[in-house]
Amino acid sequence: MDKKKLAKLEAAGWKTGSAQDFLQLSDEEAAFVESKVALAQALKAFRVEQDLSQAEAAHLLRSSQSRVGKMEAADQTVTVDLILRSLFKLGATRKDVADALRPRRIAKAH
Amino acid sequence: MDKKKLAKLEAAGWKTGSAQDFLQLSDEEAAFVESKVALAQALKAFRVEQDLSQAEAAHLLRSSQSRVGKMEAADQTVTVDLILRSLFKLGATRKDVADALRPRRIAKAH
DNA sequence: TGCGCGTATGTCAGATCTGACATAGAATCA
DNA sequence: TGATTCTATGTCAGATCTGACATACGCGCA
Repeated sequence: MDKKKLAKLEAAGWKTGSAQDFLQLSDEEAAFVESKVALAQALKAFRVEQDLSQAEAAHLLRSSQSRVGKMEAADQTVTVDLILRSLFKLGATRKDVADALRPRRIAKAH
Repeated sequence: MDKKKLAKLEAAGWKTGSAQDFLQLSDEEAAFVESKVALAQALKAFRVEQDLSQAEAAHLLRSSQSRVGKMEAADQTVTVDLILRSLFKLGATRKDVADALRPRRIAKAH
């Protein structure tokens, strides 16, 4: 499995635990990727909340549909800077961002 | 005044309100810069807490003293990605990062 | 004063990211 | 089925960032 696919898997709903379970990822890299994915998901949530397509959001962000898609997928070729700026442009507040980053409790195994 | 100096001013203790008071900065740019400055300050706090010089921290981060200095100054040539990764490498958790980002209440004018 | 230590800042070659484009996949509708 | 809409993904030229280096600044100490 390719390390580069991690973000995609995570975003696709592979929330069974954390990134490290699949790959040998250092603690700090895992924390970074998880943070990025959390922000990417928040971005998608903000966009969907406002009933925008990726193309429409791209117009607002002065970017392109493909880049918005990559942001939401937490693609390797996208920086946290871009995701953060986009969140704020879509109306997110610092509190929203902080909340998105705060680690969520994992559901206890039954 | 140069827009590029903003982060530096902020980091240097110009906390009298927000960035927008000085410059015409869009809401979203202001939020972004303030977030970056907050992370930069957190990074410095983590380093100082561990009694490290910028050069020592740079060694741990596999970077250079000058870049660490720029990170802490929230310099324009430094990305949030780099600051975030550095925070995690110095032992910060996602919660630490979320807390650093959460906007602090401004002290009420007497 | 000069020395040592830590920090700040300008510069640059090589690395990485960005918007844009092209194209493919998936879902809905008639 | 084809048409439409939305999303996913590969590529690339130009823009931006990175580590490293050089150098300057500030401060305490002998």
